[in-house]
Amino acid sequence: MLDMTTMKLEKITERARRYDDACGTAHGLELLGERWALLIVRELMLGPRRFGDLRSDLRGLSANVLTQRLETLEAAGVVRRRKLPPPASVQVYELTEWGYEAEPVIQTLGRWAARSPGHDPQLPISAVSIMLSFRTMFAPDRRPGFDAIIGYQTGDERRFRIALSSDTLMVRRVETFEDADAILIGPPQALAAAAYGPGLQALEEQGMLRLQGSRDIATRFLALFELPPKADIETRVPGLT
Amino acid sequence: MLDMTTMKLEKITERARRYDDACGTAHGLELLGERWALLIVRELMLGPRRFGDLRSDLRGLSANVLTQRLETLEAAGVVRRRKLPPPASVQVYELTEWGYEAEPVIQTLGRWAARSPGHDPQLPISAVSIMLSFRTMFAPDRRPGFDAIIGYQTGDERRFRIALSSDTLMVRRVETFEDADAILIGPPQALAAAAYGPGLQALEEQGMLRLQGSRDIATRFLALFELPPKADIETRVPGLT
DNA sequence: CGGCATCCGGGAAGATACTG
DNA sequence: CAGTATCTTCCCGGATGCCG
Repeated sequence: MLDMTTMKLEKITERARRYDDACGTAHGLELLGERWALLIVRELMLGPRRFGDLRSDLRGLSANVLTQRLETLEAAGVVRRRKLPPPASVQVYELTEWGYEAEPVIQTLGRWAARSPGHDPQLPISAVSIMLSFRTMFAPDRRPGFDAIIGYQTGDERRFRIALSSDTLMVRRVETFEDADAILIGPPQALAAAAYGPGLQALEEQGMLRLQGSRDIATRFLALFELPPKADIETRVPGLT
Repeated sequence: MLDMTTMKLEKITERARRYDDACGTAHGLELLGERWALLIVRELMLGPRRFGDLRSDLRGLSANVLTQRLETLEAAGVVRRRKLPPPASVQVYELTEWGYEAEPVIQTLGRWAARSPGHDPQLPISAVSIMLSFRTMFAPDRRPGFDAIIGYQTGDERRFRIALSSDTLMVRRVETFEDADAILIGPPQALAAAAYGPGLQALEEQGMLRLQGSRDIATRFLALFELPPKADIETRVPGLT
């Protein structure tokens, strides 16, 4: 207790194990390669979150590990902690500008791994994950050809607004839906199943997902997304030494 | 020895710690997120390598960890082990087709991390790393506007051929240089310094790098690459909740 | 309750030595 | 050269408790 300063210094000096490699990838692994680190960044990708939010979003992540990751990420300049002004006066964690630029890392890894034979899309998923997966999977050929605002509301009252135009998809958190053409309400896993699995109607019938507004817009929106085909592991690559 | 089967089964059953998360990114971390795994994939990215090659390319990686990573990567379908036909009869490790598709993961992470204030490009680097960094950094605006074949030879007789045209850059390992306009010879770190640091002339004067063939081509080639600017960590992102 | 420290058990990483 | 065996160290994850 008396020796607060020394303790802090030890913490900061205590650097992650290095790879001793000039390659940018190796340095990236020093920054984001520790267990949970990249997933914490993922959860911050759509705006600031509180300590407890992160804990509940990332099941299996214990408090002490979260504390340590946030310290490391902050020291690296990826995350910043901020105190919201009164009366909220809560502390939140947010990405720095450079931290937000890590989204392509998350997307590229996710797109590649979705082709893994071992990938199970049935597992639980966070709201941010699906929103990011929409961003990730939007790029492909099948462009909407229509404009729309879709709302998504989780069980615990978090709301996301997806603005769709003929060639862009923008996602952000909102407090209220103002202009949504269609609103989907339900746990993230249900939305995932509606987009990538059994489809909207099946999920509604199971009582997992609720729709407000245009069914046509919602259906056409959900049809935009598709998981990439599984990789064929047997094929050998020709022509490489 | 008698119980080979049981041992194999244990090995395969022994699964990496999971995240229990349907997000593709989380699954990607289960596949490539363990320490050293992605760097092993990187070293295989330009063709098969032997166990000992990998050990010497990745300083600090011990044999038992390498063994275990290769097993895990093989079980995941990222890596395949192959016995070269006699008289070579050596065992090599190579990526599966899907494994080769992980290159964007390496590139994206590397490009992002190169902007880190903590990134030190002076550290040792492997030959494959630089070749991949050329591929990674080629995309930007400054297109060559000329065609050329550049050769690179490491200290230990490994040779890479870089084919440059007005809008593509192709790298592959070769046994001999047949048609190179310019050949650079020296340790990987020297080539890195020539491209991203002090430049060709300085490295030649230090006796670290040797040039054969067209100096003009070599100079123009090396001028194509540049590290991205460091990130500004202080700036706050506006407009996010 | 949010944030953080401490203690502990299990397991992964690292170094070294050893074997075919 | 290609791994295996063993030992030590340290990280991860869970539980608990302190303090604002």
